[in-house]
Amino acid sequence: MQMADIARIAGVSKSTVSRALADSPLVNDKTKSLIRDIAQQHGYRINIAARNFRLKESLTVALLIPEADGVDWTISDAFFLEMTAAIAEALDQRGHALLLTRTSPQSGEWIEEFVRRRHADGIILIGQGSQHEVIQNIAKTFRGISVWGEAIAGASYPTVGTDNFLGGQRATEHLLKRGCKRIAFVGYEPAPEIQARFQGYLSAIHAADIQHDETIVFSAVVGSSSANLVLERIIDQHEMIDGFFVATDQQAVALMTALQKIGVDIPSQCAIVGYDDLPIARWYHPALTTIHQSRTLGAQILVDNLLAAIEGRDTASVKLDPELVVRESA
Amino acid sequence: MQMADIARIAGVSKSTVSRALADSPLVNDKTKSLIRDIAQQHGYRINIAARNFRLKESLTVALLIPEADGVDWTISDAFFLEMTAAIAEALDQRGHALLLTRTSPQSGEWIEEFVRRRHADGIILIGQGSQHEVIQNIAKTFRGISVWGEAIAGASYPTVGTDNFLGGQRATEHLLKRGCKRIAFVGYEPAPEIQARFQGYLSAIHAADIQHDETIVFSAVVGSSSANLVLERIIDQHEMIDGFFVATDQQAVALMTALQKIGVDIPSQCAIVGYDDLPIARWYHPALTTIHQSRTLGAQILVDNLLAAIEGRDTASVKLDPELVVRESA
DNA sequence: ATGAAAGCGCTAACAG
DNA sequence: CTGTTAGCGCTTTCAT
Repeated sequence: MQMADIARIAGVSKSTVSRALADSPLVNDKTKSLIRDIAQQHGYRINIAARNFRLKESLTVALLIPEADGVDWTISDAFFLEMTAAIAEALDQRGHALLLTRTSPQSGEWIEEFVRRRHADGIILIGQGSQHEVIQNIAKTFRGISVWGEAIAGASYPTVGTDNFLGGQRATEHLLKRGCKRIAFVGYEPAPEIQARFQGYLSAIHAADIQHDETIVFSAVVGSSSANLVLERIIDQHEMIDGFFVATDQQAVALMTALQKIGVDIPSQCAIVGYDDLPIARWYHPALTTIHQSRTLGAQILVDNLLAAIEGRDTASVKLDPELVVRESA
Repeated sequence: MQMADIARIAGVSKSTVSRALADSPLVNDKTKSLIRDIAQQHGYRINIAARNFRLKESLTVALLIPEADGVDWTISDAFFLEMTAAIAEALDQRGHALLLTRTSPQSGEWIEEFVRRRHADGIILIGQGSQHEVIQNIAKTFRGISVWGEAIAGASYPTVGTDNFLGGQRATEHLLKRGCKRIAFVGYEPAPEIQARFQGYLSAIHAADIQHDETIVFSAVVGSSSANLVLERIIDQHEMIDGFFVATDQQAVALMTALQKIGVDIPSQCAIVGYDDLPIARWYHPALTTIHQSRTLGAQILVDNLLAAIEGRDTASVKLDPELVVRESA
């Protein structure tokens, strides 16, 4: 069953059917509803592949998943997964579909694959990782890019994310206000968004006239083998620490568990603040005080930016307000 | 830049280029490498949309996400998310992409959308939910369906999943072995996979000569508003319960937190066994004893089954072994 | 307001 | 082994 069939049945031409189904004003209302009824009755569905081919568009957006290389984000990262869900929903509301694809970020060719092959109209990245240069380069010739992450000055692609500096600052200030004197930072600072959170931490520490102590800054990668080593180092030194700002909830929870296992009480002996506000933060015992990142709103903007970029409209990088959610852990 | 251009540059015909790029044995090796070099140099990428259109295939598989209706699974379900990641990976290894799409399961038209529109070559469902009949019906005319869930007798579509009955049995037996006398069940039994776990629970209870007590069977839906009510009911009655078999880790963790908040010690006062073995199960304090479902293996089989079905090869429903992972909670 | 015809970029008979 | 040719199912000028 295809357009020609419907056309024959309706006694009109393919063109008219095409127009009627696309709700073109060129078609008489009566003809239009006649055609639609027939299409309906016969269960006709337009062939999307043919349409996409003809129109050179796919109504599909690719979410690129950096391959796990021990340093960048991976798909098993809880925040990534949550964000993916929100994006799928936002795209769906706008009639687009989400293509999940793994790529090797190091190659630099990853995006071109999609652009040139026209497999997707645009691309969404979660966290630019260490790939800012590459993305920047590609953004010069391809506009269909939208990134969740840290707004980097001079970037030629739009980003959406919480204000990571401010978030780090607020988290640390909260710890300070609670009376913590020796606050450790845990997080993988090479990633731009984490680096910004770290800078926020530093700024709060300094504002409180506390000397920055490098020995209680722990660089940790979620899920990597080095993470356990870092955890051990932290356990060794935990007695000289009374507060932790951990750059992601996932790491915060892992840390809390490790501390609880050696009998440290949270928050009385050690206060903890995370970042992301994953569902687990609310469920964990004690519930985790953290910085909320609105995934729903973020996804909406991410998608709106992308669709605007594809259509050549203006886009704007936005920094969402990082909201401190006070629970039990600090 | 398209095939015709490469053909002109190489001084051959489009067909030869097409064949060379597809590695057809019909083409002379020298011509083949000449063409490939030229394509490479000019950064030529084949137009996937045109290819898919012509071939009537998309190398894309849709993962249908039942819309949240308060009863079925939703995309925010942690196991769903984990499974999605595993499937994306398995598909990628086989050169296919994953399309994430939301649908209203109640409509019954959801699958047809994809089949007829040829947006995807096949469909993967996670949990048949209450839609067995619908799926069954569609499977009669469309073979590209693969389901993660409970194997239903007489189903004409392949399913993959752990042996839920056995899993429920093992979980309950473990509780029994620990000395629990009053074991409650928590889970949404209308879903076939949960129902099977429930049956396994019943079977273990009966084998231990314990009378089944309906008042300690709690029907709960993750994330729904009724979940909190159920939790309250459980809290009210917790003193008469010394063990819980909770049908999903996510619910188990929520339950543990609720119990911990009112000062119940796990596992001394109350033992808990979950199902799924989500990452959180290992991290939580106390670490959750649970039934492991191999997502990686499951995803592989799910995808292999689907690809086999699409190509008309044989498929087989498989029940994976539900492995009891003993941790601290029981 | 409708139709005829061209063509998107590719693959696959069919013919050499 | 390689080229010629004919579409895949749709949208869109350009006519009428």
